[in-house]
Amino acid sequence: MDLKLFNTMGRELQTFKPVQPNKVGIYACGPTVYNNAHVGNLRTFIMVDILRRVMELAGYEVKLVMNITDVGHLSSDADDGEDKMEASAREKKMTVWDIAEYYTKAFFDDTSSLNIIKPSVTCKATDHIDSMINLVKRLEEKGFTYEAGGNVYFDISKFPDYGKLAKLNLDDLQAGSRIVVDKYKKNPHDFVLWFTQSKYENHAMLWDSPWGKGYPGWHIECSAMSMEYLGDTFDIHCGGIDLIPVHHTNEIAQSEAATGVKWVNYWVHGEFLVTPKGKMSKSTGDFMTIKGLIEQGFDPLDYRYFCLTGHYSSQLQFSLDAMESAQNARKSLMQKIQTMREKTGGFPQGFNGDLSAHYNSFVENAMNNLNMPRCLGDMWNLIRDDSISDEEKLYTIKKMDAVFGLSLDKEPVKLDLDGEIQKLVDDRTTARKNKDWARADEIRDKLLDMGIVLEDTPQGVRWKKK
RNA sequence: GGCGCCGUACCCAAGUGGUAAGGGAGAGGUCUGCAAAACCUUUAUGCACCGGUUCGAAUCCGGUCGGCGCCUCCA
Repeated sequence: MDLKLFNTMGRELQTFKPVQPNKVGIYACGPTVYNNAHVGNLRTFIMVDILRRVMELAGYEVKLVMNITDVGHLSSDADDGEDKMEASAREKKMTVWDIAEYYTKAFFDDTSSLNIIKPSVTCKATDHIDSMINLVKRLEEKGFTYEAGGNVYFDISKFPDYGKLAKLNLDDLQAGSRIVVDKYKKNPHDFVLWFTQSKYENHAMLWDSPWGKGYPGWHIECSAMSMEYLGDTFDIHCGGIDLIPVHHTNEIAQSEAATGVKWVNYWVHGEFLVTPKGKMSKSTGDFMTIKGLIEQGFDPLDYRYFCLTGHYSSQLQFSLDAMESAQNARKSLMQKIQTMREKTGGFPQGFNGDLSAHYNSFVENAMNNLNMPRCLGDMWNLIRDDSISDEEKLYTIKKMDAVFGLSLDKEPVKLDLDGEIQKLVDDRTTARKNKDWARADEIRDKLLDMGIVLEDTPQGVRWKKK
């Protein structure tokens, strides 16, 4: 079956054709590690994770490369503002290097709590400065650059297709409508490849280069590292939708100018997580983190489930109500699975015969531009279908979960009831046998206060944490 | 000013020409000593509004209203 993806380049649904048979190379723009990621950032990484899992479902061997932006990026324009990482470091009295490491770890803690599979290659920008310098040199040799005011700029007038991805119409853009244009630029859309001039003093991250001591421009790391690990032309580049007009546009220009060949075949962009006030962002203070969700009583996987209920290419409305709805749905899902595995003795190792139409529909929907909301619907329809045995359901669910990544086969946490609680449960069972309902209900209420919920099933009493 | 997206039930959300997936919440019921859980049933003659194209439109076209994003680093 063909896998179809919406390619931002061309803005249409296209059948995926790999550069190399049965293999797929994916580059994902990773985090800038100067702060905790918020759940909006994380939505994009869940999307990338779904993409790689669907690729695996389709039988491809996946090589996923993700960068860690640990070189400080400016908080505003080139001639203004300070390094985000330095600002953060000063606040926390740590060196920039410490803080990068700290937030890199925090990022991977978040992603692993969301069941996001680690990329095949994770590359730090600061480990690849030489590659970036070499790339800038190549651009310089080919005449795509100029030096001004101490910095090396990319000259977009030398690259005819500039802005194609974003469908930019350079004449109509109000350059500088919100910021002051760098006076050294020949064209407002030219961008810096290498900085030696920085407005702020004592920049902590500096490297020697042919143009002087300095640091790389914002976009060069992704071009340098993606080509280093995936080759001059690779299959898929993904990231958030906000990266289209500037970051990815500039990456394409510098990459293709350097190699002279097409750089990326498919561009996949994830839409924003939004709140009633607009997009979730750190700068407005209107954001939520994984830690925050946990404090609100959610499991990170509730958030993953929530993300799967919306299509990656559409904005998704974040709210605590929506989170609660996802939490309830996931709880109920786990409960149904638990009931089935208790009845059948667990997930079967294999299954003889063809799987139901629900599974076929699931695969079709996954292959159709990663339509997870539909896939989730397929799973619910499967669970509800009386004509299918519990064994087949469990087997199918496990296969589906390879894409969902919801740990649906996870054993529920067995509570170690301490002696006192166990005694209460036993007392209640005795009371019920003697039809002493008042006593039984009294014990049930007491346990509820202790956070233990009881369920009476034909197989006996079952308990779980509230 | 330019580019782009969106408006589907109480809430979240699929569906982009063939007669409205799924989940949550609510309601009714079965079961149960009662609860809980589970299971069943139920909730949009209509998809912002007004026109048009079509045998047929939530889906295509034009317009109106409303919301949002980008043009600055941003997932």
